[in-house]
Amino acid sequence: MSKPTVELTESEWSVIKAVWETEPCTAPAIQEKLLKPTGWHYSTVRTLMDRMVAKGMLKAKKEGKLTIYQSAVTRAQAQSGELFYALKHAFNGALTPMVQCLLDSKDLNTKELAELEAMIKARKKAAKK
Amino acid sequence: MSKPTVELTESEWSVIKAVWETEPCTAPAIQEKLLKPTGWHYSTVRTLMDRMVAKGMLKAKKEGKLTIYQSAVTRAQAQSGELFYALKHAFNGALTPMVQCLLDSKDLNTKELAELEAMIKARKKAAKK
DNA sequence: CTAGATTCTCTACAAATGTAGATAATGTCA
DNA sequence: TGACATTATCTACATTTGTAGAGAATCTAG
Repeated sequence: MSKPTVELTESEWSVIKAVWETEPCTAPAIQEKLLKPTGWHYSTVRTLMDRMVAKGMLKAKKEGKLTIYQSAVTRAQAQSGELFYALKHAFNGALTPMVQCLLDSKDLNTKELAELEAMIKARKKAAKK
Repeated sequence: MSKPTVELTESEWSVIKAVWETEPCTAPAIQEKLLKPTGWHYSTVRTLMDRMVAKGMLKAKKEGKLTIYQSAVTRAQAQSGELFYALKHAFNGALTPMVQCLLDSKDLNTKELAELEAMIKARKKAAKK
């Protein structure tokens, strides 16, 4: 029954990443954290966060006058949402072309290639059961 | 000096895929093609296409009273745009975790795994030069 | 208790996106 | 040449996204 695929905008990614690193947390804390990279004002961050609560990406609870936020989706969920979006739209769901595209365009060193290979091997083993 | 990474919305993906399959083509042709899957009316498709021309995703030229469209980005370009968007936002640019996520969440058969392995091997060979 | 600091609430507003109707221009066949 | 059929043009409007200001509420330290 896992939730119906998450889709985040660029700004939402910034916010949720900060939340993951800090939660439970308040909006001022997140805005301070994001100030450097984004320059966003408090109300900007706050609006973003409240909209994300409405969309079920974050959870908020009131504690006295403070609002405490937490993520409602895990990093893994968000990651696969993004990945499957790409897979579905750009590659019509076909995995191997997607990986091929990765291999073609990125500049990989030997170590990374070895890692990838190891991952596949491990995966094969797991599949074999 | 390849173009500054393409980003397509979901609707734009539908349109450009239809264009790739038909180009050069007219807007009515594309709307007909998309009618079944999307239900979009002519003006919807047309608006989308003209906005895509403005954004440099399509090219249009007038031929008599007809407007002939063609893609201005290749499938490969669009694919890597999408992929790198995901890679950058969801995985902070780290390739192996991204592939790991793929392997974890998709249900892969032995054949696909073998293909992936072969791709990596080939890539290693290429790198070695 | 009161002034400053902190946090919240509400409202706003422009740009982008999704969707389409109304109407005009043109082409074409009888 | 006139009536359809095709296409194009323009305008419109709701929703979502990006960004933020103004002012209210509350806390805190003297």
